[in-house]
Amino acid sequence: MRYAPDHKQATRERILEAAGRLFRREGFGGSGITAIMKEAGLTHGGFYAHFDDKEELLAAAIAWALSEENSHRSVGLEHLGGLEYVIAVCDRYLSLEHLEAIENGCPAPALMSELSRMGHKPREVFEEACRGWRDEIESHLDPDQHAVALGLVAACMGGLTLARSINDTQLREQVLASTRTLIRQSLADSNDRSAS
Amino acid sequence: MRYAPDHKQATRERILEAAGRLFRREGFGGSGITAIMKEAGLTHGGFYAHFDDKEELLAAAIAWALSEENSHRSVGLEHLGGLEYVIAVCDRYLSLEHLEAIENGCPAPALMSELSRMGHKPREVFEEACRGWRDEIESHLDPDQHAVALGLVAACMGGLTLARSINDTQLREQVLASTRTLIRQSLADSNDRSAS
DNA sequence: TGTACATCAGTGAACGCGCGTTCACTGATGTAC
DNA sequence: TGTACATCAGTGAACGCGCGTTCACTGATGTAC
Repeated sequence: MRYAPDHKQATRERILEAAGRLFRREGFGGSGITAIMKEAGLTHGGFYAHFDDKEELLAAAIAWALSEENSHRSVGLEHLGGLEYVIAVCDRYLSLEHLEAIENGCPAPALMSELSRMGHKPREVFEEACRGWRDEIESHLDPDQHAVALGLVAACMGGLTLARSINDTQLREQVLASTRTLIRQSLADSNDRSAS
Repeated sequence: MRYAPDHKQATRERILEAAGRLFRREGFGGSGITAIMKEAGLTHGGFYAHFDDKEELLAAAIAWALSEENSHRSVGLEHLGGLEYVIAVCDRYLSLEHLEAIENGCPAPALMSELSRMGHKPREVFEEACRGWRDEIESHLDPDQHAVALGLVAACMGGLTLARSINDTQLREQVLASTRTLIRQSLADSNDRSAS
C-alpha cells in the first residue's frame, strides 16, 4: 500500500458528506457530480475511483446521512422516559430549527418524492432506516401503542416536508404546530386507554 | 378570430393534463418539455405559444391537478357527517388504491420535495390548495378539533409519500395502516374530550 | 541515508446526449367581398 | 357560392449548456535495495 491506508476512505467520506449536504439542498437530480466533487474540494474525474455511478453514491449518501440523523435525533433527550421521550423527539423533528436546517437536518423530507422514482438500492437503504426509526420509537412505547409508530414517522416527515413547501411563514409554523398537536392527541388517547 | 375561439384553450388544457400526469410519474425535473408535449400529442416548439417557461407550466399544472384532486377526494362520501366524513376522506387518501394511482392521485406526494426548492409561484399555488383542504376539513370538525386539521393534511401526505418510498409491499401497507390508526386515535381523543 | 522505482488517488480534456428555449416556417381555419 | 387573403396554432431545425461518464495523464507517496 503506497498511501496511508485510510486516506482514500477519508476522501470517500468527504464526498459522502458533500453529497449529503447537496442532495438535501438541491435534490438528487439537482446535484451534479461536478458540483458534489467541488463541494468536497475535488475535481469531477476522481468520482469514479470511489463509486460506480451516481445512484450508488445516492444510496451510500442516504445511508450516511440517515445514520448521522439517527444519532443526532435524540441527543439530550435520553433522560426522558417512554411517552415523554417520543413526544420530545417528534417535537424536535417538527421544530422551526429543523425546518430551517435543510442541509443538516433529516434527509427524508428533501428526498422522499425522488426516492419513490429511484432504483431498488437507495429505497432499500431508506426502508432499513425507517424500520430502525420505528423500532426505536416502539421501544419507548407500551405494546398497545406500537401500531402508531410508523404513523408517527410518516406524520413527522409529512409535517416538515409540507411546511417547507409553502411560502407563508405563519402557515408554516401552523403546519408544524398542528402536526405536533395531532401526535400529542394520538398518543394521549392510547395513554388514557392503557391507563383506564 | 380565425380559429374556433376555444380551440387554443382546449389545447392548453391538454398540455396541462399531460404535464400533470408526467410530473406525478417522473417529477418536475424528470419531465422534459419534449416529453410533455409528446404526451399531449404535439411537438415541443408549440409549447411557448401557451406558457412563458417551464416554471409557469408547473404552477398551472399544479393548480389544475390540485383542483381535480380536490373535486375527486370526497366523491361518494358526502352523506357522511362530521368526524366520520373526515376519517373516510383520510382513509381513502391512505388507501392501497391511492398508493398505486400515482398518475391520477394527489400530486402533493410526488412533488412536495421538489416544491420546497421551487420558485415563489408554484409554492403559492400549492399553499392556496392546502388552505382549501384545511378549511374543508375544519368545516366538518368541531371547533376544538380545528387545531389538528393541518396536521391531518400533513399526516396523509407523509403517510402516502413514505409508503411509496420503500420497496417492501408489506411495510408499505403497514405505513398506511399505522398512519390511519394515528389519525383515528387523534380524532377519537378530541371526540371523547368534547363528549365528556 | 540516498536513489530509483511502482503505485494509484486525483486531474482535466473530451465524449455523446438531452435539456430549455428560439425562430423562421407551414398550412388549416375562418373572413371579406 | 367562390375565391383571395390574413391569422396564428403548431412544426421542426438549431442554439448553447450542463449532464454523467471515460480515459490518458500526473505527481505525491511509500518501498526496495
